[in-house]
Amino acid sequence: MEYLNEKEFLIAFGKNLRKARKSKGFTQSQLANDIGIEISQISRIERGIINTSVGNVNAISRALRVDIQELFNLIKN
Amino acid sequence: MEYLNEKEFLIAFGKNLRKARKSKGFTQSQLANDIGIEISQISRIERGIINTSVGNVNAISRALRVDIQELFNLIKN
DNA sequence: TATATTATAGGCATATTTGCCTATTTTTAA
DNA sequence: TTAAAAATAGGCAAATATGCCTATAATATA
Repeated sequence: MEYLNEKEFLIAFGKNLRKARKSKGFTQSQLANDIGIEISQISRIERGIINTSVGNVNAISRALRVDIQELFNLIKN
Repeated sequence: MEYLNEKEFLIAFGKNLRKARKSKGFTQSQLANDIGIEISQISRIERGIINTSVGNVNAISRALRVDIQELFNLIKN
């Protein structure tokens, strides 16, 4: 499998996040509140619109209690 | 162990990156060239000055061939 | 269906990152 | 110890992310 370009990566990352968030029973709003960022940002991250910070990713993985690796897994869905 | 605040996290992340980069025999310049960003940014990331993007982190882990998890490992050194 | 909840869309001002640059300091190797 | 290589420091403009906001669309539930 070819490497993904940055845009493709961000979309894959967003899909992984959405899947993880739902599997943990969080709404975007709950996740945003837990880590202290805007709900609109969660929406944009999940849709691959923005390239968020490593700090936010760390906070997200802690809040959801998912492995970082799971969010970076570049599996085609 | 307590959770790290964002500043502490960025410093730990930077240390992990530096360790990984050196263990793979890369200079900051080589790494920067490989992923297409500025060497000054690598320096700032390693020193915990900036909160770089998830896209850059992905590119770094690919260039160095290290697991994402390794960069996020919050071990005290 | 209709009502509430959840998610998307986008504008705008502010904050932060990034690239480009020069200079200086630190580390490595001869 | 000296020279070369590597890393740090910081200024500045441009690009991008973020917070705050309102409105709309989509989804779930009564």
